[in-house]
Amino acid sequence: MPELPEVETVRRGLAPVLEGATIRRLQLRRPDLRYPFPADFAARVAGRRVRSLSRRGKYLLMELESGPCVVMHLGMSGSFRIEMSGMGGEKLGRMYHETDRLERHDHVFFDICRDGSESRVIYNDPRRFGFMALLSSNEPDETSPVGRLGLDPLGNAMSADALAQCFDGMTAPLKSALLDQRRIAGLGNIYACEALWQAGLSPLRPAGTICGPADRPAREAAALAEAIREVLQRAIAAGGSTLRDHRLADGSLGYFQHSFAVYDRAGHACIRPHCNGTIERMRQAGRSTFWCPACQS
DNA sequence: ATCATGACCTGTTAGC
DNA sequence: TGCTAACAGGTCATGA
Repeated sequence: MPELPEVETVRRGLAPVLEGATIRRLQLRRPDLRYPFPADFAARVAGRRVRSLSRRGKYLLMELESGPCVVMHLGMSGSFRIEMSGMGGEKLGRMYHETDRLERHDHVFFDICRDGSESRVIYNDPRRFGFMALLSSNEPDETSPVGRLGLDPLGNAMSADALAQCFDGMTAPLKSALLDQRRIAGLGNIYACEALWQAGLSPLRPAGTICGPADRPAREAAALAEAIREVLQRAIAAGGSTLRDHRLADGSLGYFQHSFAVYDRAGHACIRPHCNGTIERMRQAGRSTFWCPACQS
């Protein structure tokens, strides 16, 4: 599911429920996801209040009052849903059983209480590529992946110069460069393809070639920086892209998939005005790249 | 160091 | 209908 816009959509859905809530109990239904859960995970989280839910790249950070920060990554197939305690079972006029609404691949339950009402935030992840970790608040931790994340593509720091600098000297193709979270934090396969199309740049171009030299100043870096920002903002506004299971907190679907220019559109006509090209699919670093060879160079 | 590849795990879909 | 292969939104360890 989740690249930056989907993770941001998840964050916006969970924040009103989690922020200010107390985590009464944390239940793990298996010992690991992609990695083992942290030692004493449940004990270190239970009883604490959530100060904030923020995002860095594709990571969610749940900061606890006088406690550690819970770092969460959704991998390929992770999702959260919120369930109010009580409802279902009471409606049916019988006792509510915990197992009633258990779904396949539910791995973590956060039982929370906020303003006197109880609810449960459930993490579900069929492929288990997601993970959760704890970050002690005192150490910034340059050794963790979160600490090594690159440019925030929506922040002010994301300028043509910054982009040119972080791609300078790279011989790897632009597409791979955009997927490197240590350079830019948040793009995945879909939005990397979309941003390159929007900027009119070939995914095959060695990344370092958009930075100069003198004859071609940072014009292309500026176009790419703008395209990245623009495509991510439009996707967030649409609630992300729903290919299989991404949902907003209220259960509705993201709809940015209807706005794809290239992703999963191989064989279709390029939609750029005055371009007669056809979208193609190729393999780069083991992943599908969709692009228009006619207008991306 | 930089880059490409395969591995991780489950589910869905296209093709025979 | 059933089987198989290929593919999927991400990241990491490996080896060239």
